[in-house]
Amino acid sequence: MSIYDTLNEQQKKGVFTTNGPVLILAGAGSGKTRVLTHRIAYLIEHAGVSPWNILAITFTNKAAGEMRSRVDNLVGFGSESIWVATFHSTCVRILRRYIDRLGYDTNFTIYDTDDSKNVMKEVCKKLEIDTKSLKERTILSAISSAKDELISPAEYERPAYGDYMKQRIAKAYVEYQTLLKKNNALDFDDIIVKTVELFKNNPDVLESYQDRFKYIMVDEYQDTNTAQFELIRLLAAKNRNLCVVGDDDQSIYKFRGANIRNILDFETVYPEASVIKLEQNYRSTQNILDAANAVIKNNKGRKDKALWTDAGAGNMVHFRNFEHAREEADYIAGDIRKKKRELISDYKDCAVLYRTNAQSRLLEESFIGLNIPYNVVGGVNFYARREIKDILAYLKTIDNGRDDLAVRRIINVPKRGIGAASINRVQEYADRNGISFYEALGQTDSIPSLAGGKAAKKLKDFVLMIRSFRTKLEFGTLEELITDVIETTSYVKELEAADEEDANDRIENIDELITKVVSFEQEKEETGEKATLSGFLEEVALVADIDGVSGDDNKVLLMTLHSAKGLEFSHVYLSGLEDGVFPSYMTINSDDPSGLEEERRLAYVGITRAKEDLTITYAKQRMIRGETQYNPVSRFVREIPEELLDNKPTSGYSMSGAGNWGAAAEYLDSYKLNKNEKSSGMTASKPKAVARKKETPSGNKPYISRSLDSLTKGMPASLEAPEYGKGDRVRHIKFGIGTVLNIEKDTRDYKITVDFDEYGNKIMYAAFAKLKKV
DNA sequence: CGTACTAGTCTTTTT
DNA sequence: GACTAGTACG
Repeated sequence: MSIYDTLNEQQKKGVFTTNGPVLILAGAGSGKTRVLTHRIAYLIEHAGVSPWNILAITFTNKAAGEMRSRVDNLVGFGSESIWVATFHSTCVRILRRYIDRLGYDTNFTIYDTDDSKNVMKEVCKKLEIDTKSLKERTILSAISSAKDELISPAEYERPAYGDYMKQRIAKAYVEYQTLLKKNNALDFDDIIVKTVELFKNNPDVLESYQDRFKYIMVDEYQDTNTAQFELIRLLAAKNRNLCVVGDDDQSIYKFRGANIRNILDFETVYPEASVIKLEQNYRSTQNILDAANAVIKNNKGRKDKALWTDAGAGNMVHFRNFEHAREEADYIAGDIRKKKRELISDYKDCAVLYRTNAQSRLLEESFIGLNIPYNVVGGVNFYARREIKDILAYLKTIDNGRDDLAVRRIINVPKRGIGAASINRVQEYADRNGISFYEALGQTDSIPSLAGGKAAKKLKDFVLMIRSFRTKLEFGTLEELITDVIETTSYVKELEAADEEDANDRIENIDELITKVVSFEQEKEETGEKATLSGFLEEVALVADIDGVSGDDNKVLLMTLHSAKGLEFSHVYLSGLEDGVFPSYMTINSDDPSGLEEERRLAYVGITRAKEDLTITYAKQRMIRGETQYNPVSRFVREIPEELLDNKPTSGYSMSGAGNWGAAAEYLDSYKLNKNEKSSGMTASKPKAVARKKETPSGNKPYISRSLDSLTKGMPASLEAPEYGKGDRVRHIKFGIGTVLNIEKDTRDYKITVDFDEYGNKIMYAAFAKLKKV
């Protein structure tokens, strides 16, 4: 009995068709990862292919990691030489070797969206673009779309002739790229674009990779954009052993440039391609599949597919109506608790999906209320937090002094008395001499307006500090470096002293960052690689929200429908099924029906996540961005045959029950195209909002979209009286021994003033100072 | 130079 | 409702 015996006929065909282009159309839950991993095993063990010659590309690190471990289990020997990676990390690895051919340094930095926005701000200032009428984000997304389509600044400029707006964007595009290059930085899109550029301009480099990657596999092919398509096309051009796996019905990243034509036209580009359809679903019950099929069949221009299953009909799809989104959240939390109590399911078998991240808030409140453990995937990215970005900016500065953005971010963080005036003088000097900001910092003596002054001394100190960090980096570990940065800059100390409400959270985040550095080093040590600073920064830049999720914790998962793609759960809750929320307001009002089709595919993805039990919920009334909206039941629910549902949706658009004019008026308002016309009467006034914020004790504040494991950690600050009193000698983990000068009861905690023997007076909160009486 | 407050914006989805 | 950038002030 071989490992291939458990595959069905179609899956076998996918595994055994090893040569030439192969398109595998894999419906939801049809075992595509199994096919991919078995195919890799087959290539190595039966087709005589060296693991070294295999490339498998995915979209997320999580998917890559899963594929890697599943292949490890199948293949006895040599699986570590298979290149399994995401598009972005693959390209970064190639660029780290060859990007000097494009005039960048190989230790380039990767900019996230935040960084890009800061660059664009500079661009706009320089080009005197009025950011009121043309927003940075608008320009950036235009540039991003251009890059997705491999349109260079020069190419963008040509057809822009005559269109003033486009001309401005074209100018900004040129300037933006110049600035990025000056900073030796790439944005997300550049990572792909520059690799394609590298291959096109350097046939020798391309050929070396073509010879290496004789067999290429691409997962989630329906989500590739034109740049990614081109990258793959180039790599596969010589050997043409390209196997792509995807499902056009699950293409949900058009907004990110995904081109559904890549999968629909595969056979046109590769006429000799074998096409294999996987239609047997191993995940869901028939009722769930029927619901999914009923929804998706309303889309036009899709490849014909008919999913079927051996599993029985199963439960009916549950549908629940609610007056208010709060009731919806309470119901979901309560239902999960009930299932847990009745041993129908455990927490980790349940997932709650929603269209927008903001919807997680109410759900979190309900989960906290019922003491149900949960994780929120996504929301505010861990690496986007201020304190994390600050520390990373130090590391970036140490790694790549040409990254002006990073240097300027931290030059006065924590405060060291370097103000805007000094910074501007340095910048002017740098611009005039065509050098980087950091380089200019080392030449303060040549800057007349600064030389000899107080500021010059501070700037010099900064440069000296960075230099000493660099020495540290040469001789020590990354862990030593990061702790040294935090110590030397007194970053954590300043946070503690700043007496901010969320200082505790921030310090925890920094600790978590240190943990990540440590585990990065351990990981590298295990694989025998060198743990470089660039390597760490790169890994950090390329993580996706979903990457950190593991099924190990027994917690309910809350996430957007987008994040849920590729996952499966026994019990799935699809919340907020309202026209205006899902499908979103934007797509309903658009003339272009393709947006609505994409939303429908998203609904299809959501429904097919469920293995045995699917609950769909609707709330008539919901607060969105501070405004109450009244929405009808989602059209997607109405596309599901009523006999599959255990409750009938309230009929269409009727407003039964909402018998008041204000509500009706607002309902209409929410359908107006121009948001600015909305009545102001219903909107909460600003002062009120501020006042409320102050009343709310921080301890009761729901923990919103925080990094995954910090969610469960001690939320309210302890209000127990400290074990020490005035005059006692105490020990602090960082500041050592000191004398307590004062203890003051604050609204939420005890404020302790300590005179440390070595560090002097510090004011800190008892809850996180963790002082010990000595 | 640093702060405290205000006004405006926002998100639909993310590598 | 939450966040942020910008500004007026000390």
